[in-house]
Order: sequence, then C-alpha cells, then structure tokens
Amino acid sequence: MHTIATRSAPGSKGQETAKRVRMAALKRFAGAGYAAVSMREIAADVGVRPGALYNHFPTKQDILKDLMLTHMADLLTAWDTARFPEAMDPLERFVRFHIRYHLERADEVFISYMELRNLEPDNFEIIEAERRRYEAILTSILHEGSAAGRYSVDDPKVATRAIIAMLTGIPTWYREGGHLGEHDVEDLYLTMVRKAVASETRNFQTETG
Amino acid sequence: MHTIATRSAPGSKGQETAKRVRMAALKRFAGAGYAAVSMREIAADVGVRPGALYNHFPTKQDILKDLMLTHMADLLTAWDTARFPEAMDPLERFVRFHIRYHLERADEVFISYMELRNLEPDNFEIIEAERRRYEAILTSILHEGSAAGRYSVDDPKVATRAIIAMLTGIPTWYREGGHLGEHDVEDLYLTMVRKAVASETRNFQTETG
DNA sequence: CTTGAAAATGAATGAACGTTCATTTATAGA
DNA sequence: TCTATAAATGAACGTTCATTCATTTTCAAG
Repeated sequence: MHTIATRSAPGSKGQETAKRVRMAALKRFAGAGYAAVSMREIAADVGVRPGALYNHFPTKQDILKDLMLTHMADLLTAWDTARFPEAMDPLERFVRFHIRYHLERADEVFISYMELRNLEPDNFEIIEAERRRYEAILTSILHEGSAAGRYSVDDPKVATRAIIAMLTGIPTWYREGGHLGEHDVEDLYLTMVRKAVASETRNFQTETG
Repeated sequence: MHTIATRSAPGSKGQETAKRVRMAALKRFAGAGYAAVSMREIAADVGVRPGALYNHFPTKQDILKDLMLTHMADLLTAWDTARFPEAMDPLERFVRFHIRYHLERADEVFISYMELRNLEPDNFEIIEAERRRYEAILTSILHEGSAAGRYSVDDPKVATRAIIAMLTGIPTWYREGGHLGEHDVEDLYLTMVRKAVASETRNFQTETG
C-alpha cells in the first residue's frame, strides 16, 4: 500500500509562494499601476529575494497576464454558478451580481481595465473576447426583454455599454461604512437601470417649452 | 511711438516648444500611461534633446500636472461658455455637452482619470476639487428638477455619478465612421438618461411572477 | 538517512531612467 | 551691429530597472 498521489514535488512548498506573489502583485498593480511597480517591491512584500520570483513566473508581464486571465475566467464562472431567488428577473440578477462582484473583487476589476494597454496583443485579445462574452449576457437579457415588450431599448449593445459603465463606476466612489450600505446602492442602481430600459415612455421627451 | 508690449523675450520662440511638449506628452501619456513614458520619448517626438525639456517644465511630474489642471479648467470654462438652443432643458444641455466634450478631448479626459494616482497629493486635491465642481452642476440639475416634480431621483449624488460614469464610458468604444454617428449616440444616451430620472415610475418594478 | 528536485539566495548584467550642467546657438530689442 | 538672455546641445550623473545564473538551502519521497 503506497501513497497514491501527493502532488507536491520534493523541495516544494506547494503553490504557496506563487499565490503570495499573485496577491502582492494584485495589490501593488491596483495601487500604483503595472508600470510603476518593480519586481523588487513585489519580492519584498512576499518576503523573498527578487530572483526567487522567477521560479514562479517567467516575467513581470506574465504576472499581469495571470491576474487578468484568472479574473475574467472567475467573473464568468461566478455568473454561471450564481444562485438567485426564483422570482428574481434576469435584469435584476445581472445588476445585483455585477455590483456585488465588482465591490468584492475591486482590485482585480480595477487592473483588468486599467492595465489592458500593458498587455501583449495576444493576451489582450483573449481578455477582450472574455469581456465581450460577459457583455453579451446583458445584451441578450435586454434583447429578449425588448422583444417580449417588457423593455424598450433602442440599441441593446449601446444600452449594455451604458449600463455596465454605470455599474462599474461604483467601486470608484463607494466606501464601506459610508451612509449607504451595499444593498442601498444595489437598490438605487437597479431602479435607475430598470427605468432606463422601461417600456413606459410617456412624458420622457417633454421639453419645458 | 514705440511698441507697447511684445511679451516675447530675447532668444525666445514664444511658447512654441512648450506647446509641442504638451501635445507630445498628452499623446504618449494617453497611449501608454504616464509611468511607461520616458522624457527621452517625449523629447524625440518634439524633435529636441531630453535636456531641452527642462527649459520648459521643471520635472516630468509637472508636465502631467499642467495637462490635468489645464484640462479641468478648460472643461469648466467650456461649460460656462457653451451655447444651447433656448428651448433645450438643462439635463439635455448637460448630456449633450458632456458627450461632445468627452469625444472631442478624448485624450485629455482619459489621462485625467487614469493618471490621478500619479499626481502628488496637492495636485490631486486640486483636480478632485474641480471634478466635484463639475459633478455639482449635474447634481444641481437633478436636485432642482426633482424638487419641481419633473424628475424622480432618489439620491441626486448617486444619480450624478451613475450618469457621468455612463456618459464618460462612451469614448472607450465610440469610433468615428462606425454605424452610429455622434448625434445618434447623443440621442440614445439622452433617452436613457431621461428615462432613468423620469418621474413616471409605473410598471418599472414589475416582476415576471 | 539519503537522494533529488524545487525553491531561494546573492551577486551580477546591461540597459534605461530622470535629471543636471557647462557650453554653444539662436534671436529680439537697443 | 551689439548685447543679453532664452533655448538647445551633448555629455554625464547616480539610481533603478527586469532579468540571469551559479550556488546553497529546503524538504518530501524512498
């Protein structure tokens, strides 16, 4: 009888250091920007000499790539596995999910759109494709709701970008412990989003002539 | 009779080089980010040796500061001096102005919120104060419209951030020559904004029970 | 305990960075 | 034309950067 499959190799501390590198880089990149962060700073945060980082990531660029690819994959997985009350309509599901996820993972979200330009073209394309997949979820909700007459949306793709920009802006100003709780924010934004796509349009075009 | 006030000093080409430095830095900062741009690159764009930049700006940081302070001042001045048709209501004025200005000056706008963290604290505070002044314009429009019963806005400050985030996102995807003209985009967003703050709220909360 | 591979070290590499400065060049006013 | 000064040069400063590598340390498996 022998041990079946302990994956850890000799001399290994598992993936512990690699995880610490990811965490340190995430904080630093989010705080100061990829270009302004040095490998020496990341190494110091991890408690290791700079050269040791290269046992886990071939280059600084690869740390950024890892963080961004992981984030986009996590985002889509989180949506696919999210659970909501039965009665909750798709638009409310999306709005609440997006706000919660973006407040929970503020650093990942932040670097994923701030550091896009620091990605090599191939990695940039991968990220962009994932982003389009995520936006397509909301576009589809708006499109179907529009077809069913529940919403009135002139251009679902434009509306998608408008709504996502609106929601994604929340982490730039929301702070825990302020006078608004996370749930208050969800409700406020949900109301605005619902109205923005509502089919009831009477009176909206009124000019103060 | 003698010349009254030629401001140009001996040996001076006016402010020509300084202007070219600003333009080159603006393009570079917007494209690659402040931290990733070198003084050597800016100098090469201008057609001058790196040392010459220091005849016009004391440090690299001061170029960024100059660009951002100028941008915020220009934005507020542009709003103050903008002309609109008499019949146009304040909300439409703001939405159209914001979209036009942000598409026209995309680079300035872009660096002014991407490079905030690269500003020294004093300069950061100045920029933030200007930004609050600008946001206050929309907040006031929403507040007054709400008080007059023309709009229904639960929290004018939150609505301000939501609307501005939504509008400011446009330059990230809008491209000239696409299937939507600038005027189409204005109309689409104006409709969504108007609906989002409209007082007609019947049916918006309907759940697909 | 021995072994072997992963992980970490410590030192070094060349390149690029922002900035300085003595000197030269260009130019507007006298 | 002469003069004074702004602007530009060319070379250098010390520092920091990402990365490499021979060597040492760590540690799970046999």
